[in-house]
Amino acid sequence: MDLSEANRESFADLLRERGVTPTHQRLEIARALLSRKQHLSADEILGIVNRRHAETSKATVYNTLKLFLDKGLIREVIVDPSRVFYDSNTAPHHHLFDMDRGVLVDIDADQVAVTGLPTLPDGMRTVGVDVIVRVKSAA
Amino acid sequence: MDLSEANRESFADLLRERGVTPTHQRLEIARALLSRKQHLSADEILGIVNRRHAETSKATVYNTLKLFLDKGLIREVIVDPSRVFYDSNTAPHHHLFDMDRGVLVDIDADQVAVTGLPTLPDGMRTVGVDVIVRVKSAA
DNA sequence: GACATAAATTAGACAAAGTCAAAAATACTT
DNA sequence: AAGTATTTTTGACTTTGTCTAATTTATGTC
Repeated sequence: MDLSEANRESFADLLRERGVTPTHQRLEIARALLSRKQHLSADEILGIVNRRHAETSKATVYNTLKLFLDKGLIREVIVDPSRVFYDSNTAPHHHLFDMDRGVLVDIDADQVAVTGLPTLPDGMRTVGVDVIVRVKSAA
Repeated sequence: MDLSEANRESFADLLRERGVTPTHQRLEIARALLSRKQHLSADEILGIVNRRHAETSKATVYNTLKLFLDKGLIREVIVDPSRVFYDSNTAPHHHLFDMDRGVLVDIDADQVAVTGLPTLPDGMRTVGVDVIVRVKSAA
């Protein structure tokens, strides 16, 4: 899904498809995060959305991210103890985390195989299998 | 390394081996965390160490955990956005995270293989490859 | 349009995890 | 014992995220 060229109307359609009422704030957040594959923190999103005029509150950003997450529009990435990244790429993939710069890079899941995982405890279901490659500058 | 039977003196030796001066507080923290394979948050460790009498401050717990981490005595596990787990198991292994209960379970790395990871960007070295299986109750 | 109702947003207080700097205590050296 | 280096403490502070009650906005009905 590449929506770089997308206008507000296509985002509105996308939200409606998922059963989300497309409000002004939600469209702004969608445009900030979903326009391309990227990893942004809640704070960064808040900053982008309010860059010109303050339009959206912190609470709405958190509410909306939770909603988008729920509707499968975004993914959460937990790699940095200090903040959660929201990932506009919902296709199956893993992550490379540059610990020096705090930057995430996607690793396509097609290439990667994880084998030998134990069978789950009874009554449990797998929500996801995350592979995180942590890297630092070699220096 | 199973130190369930270990007394303070063996922890002191362990710390000295790693170039860490074994102070009273550090020994208490070592005893709380390193006695068996487990995953504890900083706050839990603070609680254990001060269960009887308050002896150790929050700052010292954080300082000491950072020091232990640096000396390879423990590992950090980043799976829960709300807190870091400190892992007394330093052998290669992965994690299963019960999202309902917030509990971690080790997965021995011997069985597991991760193949097909891309080659690293130049000048980068891998610090670690973490596999996290997130599970929830099937209900 | 006017009204009632539901849904979404807001401000701002709050909580929890973790950091930091300066002072105080402890240990080490001579 | 005195002096220096190391460790610990206190308490203020920052950041991320949550919560609640009030307000705003949208929706449907007459």
